[in-house]
Amino acid sequence: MKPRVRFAPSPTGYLHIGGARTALFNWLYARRHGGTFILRIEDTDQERSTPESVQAILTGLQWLGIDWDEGPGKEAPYPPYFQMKKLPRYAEIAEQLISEGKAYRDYTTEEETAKLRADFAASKGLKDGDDLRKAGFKYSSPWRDKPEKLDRPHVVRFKMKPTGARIGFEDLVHGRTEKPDEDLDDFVLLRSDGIPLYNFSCVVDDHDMHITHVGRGQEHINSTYSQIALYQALGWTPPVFTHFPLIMAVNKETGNEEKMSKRKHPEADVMVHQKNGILPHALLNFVARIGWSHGNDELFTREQLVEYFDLKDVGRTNGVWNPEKLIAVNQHWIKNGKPEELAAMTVPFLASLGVTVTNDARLQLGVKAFSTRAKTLVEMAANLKPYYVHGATMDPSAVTKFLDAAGKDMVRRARAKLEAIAEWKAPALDPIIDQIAAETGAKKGAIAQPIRVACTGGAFSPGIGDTLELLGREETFFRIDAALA
RNA sequence: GGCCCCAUCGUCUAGUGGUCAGGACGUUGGCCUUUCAAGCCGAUAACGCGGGUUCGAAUCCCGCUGGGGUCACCA
Repeated sequence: MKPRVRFAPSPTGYLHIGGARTALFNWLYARRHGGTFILRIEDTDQERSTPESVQAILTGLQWLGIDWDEGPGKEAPYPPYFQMKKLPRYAEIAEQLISEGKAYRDYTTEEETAKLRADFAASKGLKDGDDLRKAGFKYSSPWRDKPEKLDRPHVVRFKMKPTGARIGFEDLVHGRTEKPDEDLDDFVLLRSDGIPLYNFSCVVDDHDMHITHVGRGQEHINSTYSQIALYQALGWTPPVFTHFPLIMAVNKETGNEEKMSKRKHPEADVMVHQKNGILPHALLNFVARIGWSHGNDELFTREQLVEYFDLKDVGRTNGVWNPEKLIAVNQHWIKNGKPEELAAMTVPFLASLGVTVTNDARLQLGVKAFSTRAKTLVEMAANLKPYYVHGATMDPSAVTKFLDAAGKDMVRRARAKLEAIAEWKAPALDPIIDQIAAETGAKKGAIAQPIRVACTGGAFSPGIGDTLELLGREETFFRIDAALA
């Protein structure tokens, strides 16, 4: 049977790095096995869900190249893919559970619940900031065994019936995972406004959508037990679960490692990496390696990722976000990328620097020349900009060091030779250094550096041939003459 | 605090009873060189602790310690 997997984000903000990796692992698994990747929007949190967030998530996935077979824009064959659009379905299942005595209506108001907590706190002599959970507070509804149907607001709770046995599941990476079913409580299925809660809608949807494998972060292990209880009550076969290790980040305030969060870690936002000039594939490659491995391999093309990925190779230990390594991976893919693709991605970065360019041969020469000199597209654009403006900005210390009398003499010699160059291409331009070296006996550095400074204003640039070709004949002479003047 | 998950270099990881414990990032020494990069060669650094099982444990079991997660009318 072909696997059917899903990514089910809640649209309460931008696409998170952890979410992106969850999506990636599921997507890879589907692609690897010829299965189906489903995108489902869990928008039942009315407080925090926004249409903008839905769009942000779609945009993020698209930027990463993670496409879905079913979901927003492709609402078949098990619609809808937005949970708020299938409220009647959840109500139907809830009703069924109530009629079977597996769930009950709880008319306790939020005020009453608050009072219960307050009374408990008082009886334990707790202070204001104390955590009731640590003191052992456990909610027990007075309505659990009262089947009356009142015309009053109520939540629907699942009726846990502990047997003293252990409840659990076979996790693909953790193996048998279980706990005593007495530890489970009567969790809420439907809020008083009829909107379902995660543990409920998730189970209903995974069942309705024929999901075969659920892969999600380890923070969901504890909710999985409750979901298993639901599957049992409903008589449904649960999917195969896989819980991925978490992506951690260092909390700069405390110095501790903790689950990467939107609030404390700006890099948790997938799109800030786009802004920072990270290639989408580099981010994918890097993120895939947190919690997953394929022997000693580090660098993967998209095709290799699909070819090699398997859930059984997912690890168990949490991984810490390592920005230096992301940069290294990014640098690798810039270095090994196709010039036309890199150029296309660089255009907007140049635009934001006020440089309007098209993806032409010249730009491609430029990104190629700087591909070993830029770690990000931001650096790439910054490196390229000076070649697209008229005249060079001179670095005083470089001028002092290389454009002295001897240096200028070298530049004059170069200028003379340049005059004779018919085809303004790097292979034709580069040899002038050797020629001048042969004529003067000077070291190449003493020749190339003055030329470099005259043409770029600074002491760093690609090889002289590439540099001059990039500049163009006219601009080269303009800058040389300006430097010699 | 209850429960759950986890434990190899600073970080990401390979390892599945017998390896000099390997790779990558980082740091670092050198080579190359037309600057800066890149590239190449080398160095650096780990099996948390204590018990078992075994001829033999990073690998299996138990305990401890440590880290993380989770305990909502959030997901």
